[in-house]
Amino acid sequence: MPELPEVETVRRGLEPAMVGARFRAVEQRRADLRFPLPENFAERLTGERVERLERRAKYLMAWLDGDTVLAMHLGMSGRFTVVHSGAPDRPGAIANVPTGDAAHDHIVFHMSNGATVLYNDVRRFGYMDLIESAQLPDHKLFRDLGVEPLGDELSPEFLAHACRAKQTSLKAALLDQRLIAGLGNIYVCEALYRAKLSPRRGADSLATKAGAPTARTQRLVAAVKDVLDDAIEAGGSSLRDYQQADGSLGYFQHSFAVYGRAGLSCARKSCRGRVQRIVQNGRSTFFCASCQR
DNA sequence: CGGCATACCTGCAAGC
DNA sequence: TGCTTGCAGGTATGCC
Repeated sequence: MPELPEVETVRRGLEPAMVGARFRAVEQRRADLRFPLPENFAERLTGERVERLERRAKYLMAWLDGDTVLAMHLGMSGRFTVVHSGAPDRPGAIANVPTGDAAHDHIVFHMSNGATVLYNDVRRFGYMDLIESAQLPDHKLFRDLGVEPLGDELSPEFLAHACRAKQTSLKAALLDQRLIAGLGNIYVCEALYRAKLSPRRGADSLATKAGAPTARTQRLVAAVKDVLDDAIEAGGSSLRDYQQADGSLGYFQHSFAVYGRAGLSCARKSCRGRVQRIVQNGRSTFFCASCQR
């Protein structure tokens, strides 16, 4: 499930277990996830202290003392679970319950503060690497990433300019990590719905008018930010409950306006349309053709 | 180069 | 019930 809001929710959940602590031991139960893990992965992590845990696009970035970054991507099915809290005496501390799916617990971090962090990934589309911070700008996976959607860089001016000559749909343009980094299939559908824009519209229809971004473009940028903000807020409020329950950090079932709702009536009271599912670039798109133009 | 299909891997639900 | 098929929110890769 992880798109930007879920990754941000996981980041916040992992922070108390990892930041400030050292890797006391690291269990690496297989040689690869999506890619081979780096040579001596466990050995290189052991003894390192986590300075801070950041998010870039859909990546979690643990900055280590030695100027190295542990980059983690959850792929499609990656999950973190904190089994032992780093702060067991705190009210509402994380319960000590395993995931129940040990077969896919591929990586285990044993932290110096007593926290144990499991990385579970059924499909193994996830990814971890150790990158020297100086190499980060040139790293294959990071050098082409576009702007953070929640930052000031994503403005109507930016989006209009980035899309001005695009020969593809608005849907595909918003999913392109080289333009905006962190949106995935769900939130692109949801943002287009909020902005009342058809996913089939050409991306170049966001072009500026007389040098200024159109109202349509402003609406879309606002919708992108709003939908992500709302999902993060919902994730944050669910996180506390989730941690108390079983330590899972992740995602809970958000309620979506269009995603996964093919055949149901449009959520807009003023609209009598139905949500439909189409396929664009091999991915499902959900939208209401009557209010999304 | 841009745009697109394909592949990676496993589990699950739907359909026959 | 059991088997097959299609589908899944990720991105790297290669082809045109």
